[in-house]
Amino acid sequence: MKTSADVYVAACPSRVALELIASKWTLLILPALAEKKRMRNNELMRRIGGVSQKMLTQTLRDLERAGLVLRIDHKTVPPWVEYGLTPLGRSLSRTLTSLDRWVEKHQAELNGGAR
Amino acid sequence: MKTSADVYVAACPSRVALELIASKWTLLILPALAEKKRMRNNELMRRIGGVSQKMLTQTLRDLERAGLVLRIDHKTVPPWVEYGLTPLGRSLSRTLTSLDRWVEKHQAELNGGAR
DNA sequence: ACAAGTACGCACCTTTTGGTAACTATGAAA
DNA sequence: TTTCATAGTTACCAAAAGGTGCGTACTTGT
Repeated sequence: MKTSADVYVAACPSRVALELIASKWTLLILPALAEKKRMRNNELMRRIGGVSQKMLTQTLRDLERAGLVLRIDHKTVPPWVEYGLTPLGRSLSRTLTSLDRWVEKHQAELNGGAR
Repeated sequence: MKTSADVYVAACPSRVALELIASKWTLLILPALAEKKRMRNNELMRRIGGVSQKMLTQTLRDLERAGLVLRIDHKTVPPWVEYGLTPLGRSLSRTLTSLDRWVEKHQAELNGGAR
């Protein structure tokens, strides 16, 4: 079903981009990748913590499609795949990192999200 | 069902905060509120566009509970309710606004989120 | 012969998100 | 007396997000 909101969003490309970026995983993955030039799947999992293999892969693919993340597959067995940021991704990661840092710094002042 | 990810998140308060902030609506509402000291429900709806009454109210309540948004109910009929930012909200909105601006500026370089 | 290691893809299922529509309150105006 | 306005709330429903478990490929070490 197509709602009026869909029509609006379709007419406004930045909304599509915003939804990609406004994801918990994107907000964690990009800053994580910014810490090192290249990182493997395993390492990303450990750094981020709490992310499932499925979501990590899925988000990385979305980011790759968007042109923010680079995927380097060495085509070996066992698999050796590295991820890095494109220049665009590096640019965005600067803003996201500052957002992450804000959250870390002010989390104590925020009342817990308990409903 | 409680998964291992839940346990992790519970142990890490900044994750809870991040999930509140990593919402499409939060990313739009806070910067919108930053443009004016006080704003009414109707005006927010128009400024943001594409948000339903339900989601707007719900997100505003979450943000209020977190201490980012101020809700001033004049208790009149018809209702007159205004929203504004707390100092903490104003502080966060600066980072979010810069994120919004990044998206606007670079949306053309981003490949559409089409799957 | 067999297990380990890596980065997945897929199927199945539950939970969360979010939309729509209908309902609420109440004083003022027509 | 009926209508309007505003800012909700609620119930119901569809869609999307996201978890778990299983299968896969192939090489190297035991």
